[in-house]
Amino acid sequence: MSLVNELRLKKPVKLLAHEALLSTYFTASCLRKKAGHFLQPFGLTDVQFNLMMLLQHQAGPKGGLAQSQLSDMMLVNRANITSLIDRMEKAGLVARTSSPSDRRSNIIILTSYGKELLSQIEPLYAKEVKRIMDVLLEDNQKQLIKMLEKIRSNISEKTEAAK
Amino acid sequence: MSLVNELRLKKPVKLLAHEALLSTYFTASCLRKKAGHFLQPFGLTDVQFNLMMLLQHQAGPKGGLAQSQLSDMMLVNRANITSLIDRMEKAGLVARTSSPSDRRSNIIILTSYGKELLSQIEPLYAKEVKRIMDVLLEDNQKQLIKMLEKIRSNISEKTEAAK
DNA sequence: GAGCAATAATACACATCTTAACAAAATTAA
DNA sequence: TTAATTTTGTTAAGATGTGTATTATTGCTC
Repeated sequence: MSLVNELRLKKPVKLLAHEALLSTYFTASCLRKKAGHFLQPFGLTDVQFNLMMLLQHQAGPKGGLAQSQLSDMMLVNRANITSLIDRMEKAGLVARTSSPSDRRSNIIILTSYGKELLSQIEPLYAKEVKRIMDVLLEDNQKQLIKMLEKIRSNISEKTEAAK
Repeated sequence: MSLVNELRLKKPVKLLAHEALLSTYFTASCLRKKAGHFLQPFGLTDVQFNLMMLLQHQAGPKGGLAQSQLSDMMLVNRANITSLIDRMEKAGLVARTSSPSDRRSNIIILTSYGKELLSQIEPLYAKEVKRIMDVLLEDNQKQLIKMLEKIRSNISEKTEAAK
């Protein structure tokens, strides 16, 4: 079903470039909603899950990532990370630890509960991601990634950090 | 620049399907930020602009769309439209009018100020959308649209209305 | 070393989004 | 027609996002 039908539009989108933009936008929206519903039974939001995935897979050998690193990796404002970590700390998923090298910096780590929960969810999540995206052949997935990369390269404000 | 570099990840994403998903997600995020910055000088957010575009191009001959139609077309919850219209009404961009056929329903119309503002912005916006998306050839844009459509078709919770 | 610019986190105000619960009106079913 | 169901919009609570201002610390420059 086409975008126009899915959104119940009465008239087609006039500009092809605009339709491509809207498609990207609404597909991301659908994927986020799907992720949200998938994660709801585990008491997590998609943003919280993504943050935990970063801590699990992107942290250094000593473990943990600074809030500023997390904001870079999630393309969100630093102010946002503060309240996100507040909520996740309250939920016992992560903990703030102090950095030995920089007293301004908080190093965020997964708690043992956070690790345990993530290890339960991750295989199921990976399976579902594969199910959804494997409607495209591997080559098509690579092509999609390349096309989206081209689009991003053509936008000036790519990252929060680029300010 | 690849996603991994843009997000300053230290390690590659393991699963291709996951990278494709993250690419879609973050590209949409970049596009929204770009739209936000583009619209800021006009005092509009991207969501408000999209709503105005719907009123301009999707409304029937008598003009206007019900809040429920707007929520379908924007893939957002109805509760969201209420506060969105509240703010836009306060800003003088749109107005609530009553439906002759259904006393529950509000028909939203653009004010003359809203129309005037939109007519100023729209050509500039279209030009910028074209500039960004035309990094892809027309055929590639069509292909992108098709691939994203396939992905959406593979997700169950596509729309708010599908509940 | 002193002063100044950059960085890390936080606080605040506000826009957007979700779910859930509700009231009013319309529609369907019995 | 009455009763049950659905639809439309609102409200409230909470999560996520933005920009701006502030504080504490760090790093750079003279």
